[in-house]
Amino acid sequence: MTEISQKPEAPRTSRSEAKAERRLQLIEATVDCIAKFGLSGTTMAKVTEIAGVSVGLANFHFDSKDRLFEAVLQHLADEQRALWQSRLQGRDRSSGDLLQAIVASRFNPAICARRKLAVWFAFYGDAGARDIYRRAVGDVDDERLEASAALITEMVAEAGYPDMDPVETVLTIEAMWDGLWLNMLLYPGEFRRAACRDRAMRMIATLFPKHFSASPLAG
Amino acid sequence: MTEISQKPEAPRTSRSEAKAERRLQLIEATVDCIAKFGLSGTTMAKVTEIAGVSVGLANFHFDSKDRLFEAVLQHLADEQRALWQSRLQGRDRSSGDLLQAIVASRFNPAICARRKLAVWFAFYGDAGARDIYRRAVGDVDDERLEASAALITEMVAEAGYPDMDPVETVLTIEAMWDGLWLNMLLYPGEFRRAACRDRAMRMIATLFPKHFSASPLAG
DNA sequence: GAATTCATTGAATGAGTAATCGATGAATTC
DNA sequence: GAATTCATCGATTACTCATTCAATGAATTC
Repeated sequence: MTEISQKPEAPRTSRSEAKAERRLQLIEATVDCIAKFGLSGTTMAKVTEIAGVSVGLANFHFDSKDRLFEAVLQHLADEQRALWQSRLQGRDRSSGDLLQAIVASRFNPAICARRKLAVWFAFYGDAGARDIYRRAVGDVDDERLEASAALITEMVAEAGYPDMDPVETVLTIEAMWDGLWLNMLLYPGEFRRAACRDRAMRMIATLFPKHFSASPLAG
Repeated sequence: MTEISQKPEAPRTSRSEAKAERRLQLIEATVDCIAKFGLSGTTMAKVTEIAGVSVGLANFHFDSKDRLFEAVLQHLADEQRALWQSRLQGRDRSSGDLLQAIVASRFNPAICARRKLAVWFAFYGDAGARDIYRRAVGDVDDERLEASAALITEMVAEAGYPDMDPVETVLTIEAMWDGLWLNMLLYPGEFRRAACRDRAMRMIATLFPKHFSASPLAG
């Protein structure tokens, strides 16, 4: 008993684990910094101050500011994908349920926390940073879009909505989601998460009356 | 003939006219700079280089970088308001026509030119610049929102869409418009202006079948 | 337990940055 | 046409930023 797992495993908090933690800590600090000061106001000095470490350490772990930003986006994108993929498990559920699950994960509290919305739109909005965004995230967007499109194609086939183009519909719905996110970022007081989620669902219910019974855009 | 309009009017390009032109020139240069380099990459040096004037001149006309930014937003907001207000003239037209006119002006080529979209989202996305945005634009957004809401209230009264809340509907539609704008900015190749405008109109036609005959979200 | 690798520090470096201001000449006024 | 106001320039100033690097001590290896 005492001999087992002595050498092969490293100590509980091995160097590599500690390293991963530090990276995460710096990533979180960067998220907070961007949310508070904007992309242009985010400096290595401020990020490291928030994280409570020295400036040198950030460069040690990420080589450069750009790479730190890349890691931030990667982290947020991974988190997002992980959530909606986990919520799409359970193949016994109906297509309507699954679409509802996608909406729910898009408006999940962890995903669209204000500080994270701020990061997304910071990168959307900055011409210089847009490249970083596309490089780091790029196809995660497409992935979710395709999943939704497949689902809607299924729904159209099931209930036969006349003349509805699934891809067109997905693009319109996704645009609405983005717009609601922007509202939450700009006017957090007036646009609350749950209300926006419901708004999104009501629109979908209007588009797919045979799958959802909710009244169309009622208050 | 020769004596008229000698003194009372200043020479054709008076100092004040020239001044206004210079200001406009600097504003346009700033728009281009933000579109090309992002807010964080926009420096007074780059702006004035684009405009072809000295650094000192920009500060002479605008006092500071923040005030220059404020003027840029003010300029874009004025332009936007001027357009949709002019398109809402002609009180003989139906409510449906008027709503369509609002959509058309939102997706007017001059209004949602890429370089201008870039500016809007640059300010949306930057926590520091968001204050400048709210101060400069703020109620232009509300104004348009109220106009749309009034229109939709009218349409609901006319045709009696059961359980439709006008304000809810307006918020959802406006969100969709913002989202389509974001798409045009991020993926200009795939999301063209006219296609997004049509997408927006088709969604509206689906919501108001009694006012518009277009088939719901067809391709 | 000595040698080596690794994580961390913070001062130093050098490349920008916004904003200032005295100088210059053109337009305007009287 | 002299005096004055105005628009313009660009060198200068004082500051901020990302990144580097030698030094330090802890963890790991042998």
